[in-house]
Amino acid sequence: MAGRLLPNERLVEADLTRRLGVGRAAVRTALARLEHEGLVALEPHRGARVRLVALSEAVEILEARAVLEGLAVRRAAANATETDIVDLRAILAEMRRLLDGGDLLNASDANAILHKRLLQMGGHATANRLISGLRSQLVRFEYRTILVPGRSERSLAEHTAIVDVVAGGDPEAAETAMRTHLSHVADALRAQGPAHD
Amino acid sequence: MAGRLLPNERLVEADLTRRLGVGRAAVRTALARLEHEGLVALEPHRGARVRLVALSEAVEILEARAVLEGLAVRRAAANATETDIVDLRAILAEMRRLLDGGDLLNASDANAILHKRLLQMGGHATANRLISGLRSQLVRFEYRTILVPGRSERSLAEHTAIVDVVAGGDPEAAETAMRTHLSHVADALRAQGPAHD
DNA sequence: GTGGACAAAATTGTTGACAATCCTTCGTCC
DNA sequence: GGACGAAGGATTGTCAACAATTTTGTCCAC
Repeated sequence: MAGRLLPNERLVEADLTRRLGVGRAAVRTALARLEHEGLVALEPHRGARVRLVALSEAVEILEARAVLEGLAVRRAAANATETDIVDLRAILAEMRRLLDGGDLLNASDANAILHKRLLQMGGHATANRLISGLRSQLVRFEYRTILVPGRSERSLAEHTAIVDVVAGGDPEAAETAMRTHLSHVADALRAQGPAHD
Repeated sequence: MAGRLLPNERLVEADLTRRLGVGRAAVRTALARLEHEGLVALEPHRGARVRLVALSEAVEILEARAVLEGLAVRRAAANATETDIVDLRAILAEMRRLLDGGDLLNASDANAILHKRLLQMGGHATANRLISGLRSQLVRFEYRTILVPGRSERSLAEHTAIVDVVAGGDPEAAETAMRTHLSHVADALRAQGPAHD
């Protein structure tokens, strides 16, 4: 996740044991878990390798996230209470402030917080579980789109639109807003990615 | 999956080792995997228990499946070749035949085959992976809806509608058809479930 | 110089034993 | 009679050693 390991780098259990100071069994279960999360490729009798998620795969994952978050935000729109709306607007204001200050990194984090809050409001346990599983595969691309010129402003506009329809209690419109938002993120990734990847 | 284990039954590693004739490490990794698939609850230092997916959870899972299969079938509609369409129609004809013969169980299996074929056509690796993960949690409910009066006929009609729009190459309509179909399955589950659960 | 057979090294898969933790039972005290 | 606490048993978590497998390196024939 920190990007300290190279793509396709071999992960030898004995090495990890030494580097991390834990037993081989622990390393083994961790690798199995990472395999499930799609961050490690695990071949029988041939060991573990760092798995690089390709850009095309990242786009696929974003598509899946789009429909799942659409489902979650649909319920969020139906469940939204007054205090929820206040929270969401506060996050938007914070994003506005960070953007004006040119702090793109923290703005991106606020972004993530907004999404998390919406998922929490939706209370769709299954969707939330699947989404958090997908997110781990996208870490490598997390801060990739913020450098696309004008993307931050459009992103804020899209998030504002989402919050507006959620506040309005319109599930249908909420799902649509979320899906268009994430499809734009995918577009930004596609547009900026190939040069770097 | 065979329903041989009771809900909340404890799964002691030593017992499983004896019953299955494999080492404890194997049992352990299997339990970790089943935990990820949502079939087993795994608490630290307290062991594993059979996890019963409640009806309400099954409905949630169906909702998630609905949006994901919607995504997949959207691409299936875009990719569909002539031979694909022929295959799909053949499966529909088989379902018609089985239904006329009163063979509800095999009709339900044909149902699953149709869905699988559509997913394969879509070629959305991420969506397919997530869906197959969800399916394992629904095995307990798989043959639950076929006994609802009139459900089989309506199900066939819905599947026919899906194949029609996929054949027509209309992604938007394909997604809609799939989502309405699976929401009807959820309705049937809700309607028939509470008495049995 | 290339390809195949064989041996050696490295690495994973598995087994068994030990330590840590939790639950149950029993005894004691209030 | 009930609450508290300690000992015992059962179970999970971890570690080290052994077996199985793959990969690498070497030798030899062509």
